[in-house]
Amino acid sequence: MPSVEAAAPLFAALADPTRLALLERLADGEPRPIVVLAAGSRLTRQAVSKHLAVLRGAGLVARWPAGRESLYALRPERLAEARAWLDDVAAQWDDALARLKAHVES
Amino acid sequence: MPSVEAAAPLFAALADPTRLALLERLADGEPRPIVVLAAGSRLTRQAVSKHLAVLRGAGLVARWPAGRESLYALRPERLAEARAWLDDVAAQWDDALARLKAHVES
DNA sequence: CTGAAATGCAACTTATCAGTTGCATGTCTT
DNA sequence: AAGACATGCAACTGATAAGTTGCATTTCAG
Repeated sequence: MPSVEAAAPLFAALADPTRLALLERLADGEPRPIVVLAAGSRLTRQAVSKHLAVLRGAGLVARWPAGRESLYALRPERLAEARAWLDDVAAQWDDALARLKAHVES
Repeated sequence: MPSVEAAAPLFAALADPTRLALLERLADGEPRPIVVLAAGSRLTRQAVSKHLAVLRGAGLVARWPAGRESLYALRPERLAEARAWLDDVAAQWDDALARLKAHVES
């Protein structure tokens, strides 16, 4: 079970529409330079760069220095941690429902 | 597939350790008044109240006015939406891996 | 070798959020 | 009816985040 302290920064990194869009675009596994990623957004290249830095800080994205450009790629392991936290709470909820049902039927 | 615009506010509500702890405590399905929830936290009752308001705004929690107190209870439907977004990105990633594998083996 | 391209770093502004305090309102108890 | 209890609302402060602009650095191309 991922702890609250570990999960909160992860969700914080996911709490921005621009960053979610970046992750969706990187979900095909193709590493991309900042210019390409910034072309899709209506923000400045520097703004996109800062968002990528946040994602990298959360471990959701990896940076690949390649010549004069930096390639960014998705890192799904951390994504799985966020899923694990949600699954855990949902499981507790399901257990509670099952216990309630058992109690009602007894 | 949950849209980015819908998922981001959800993750924003989940981006705070205090709020995650509140959700974990409510995961047993038992509705609780603010005083009880504030007793577990080291914060003021009003701070907890504001966090609950945020969770309610995100649809993650429901309020049950009961006499002079307000009971708060988990609402797992919205939790499922956050899970759906993560699952979607993860699925895209898995597809990308499968395509890569197929390409390598061809 | 000179210029253009891609990025990184720093400073600054603006907006938003977490947390507090103080006060008002409604409700239960005796 | 009176006091205690649970909550809500509003105003304020301090911290953090998003976005911009400007400049420096490194690398590719002719």
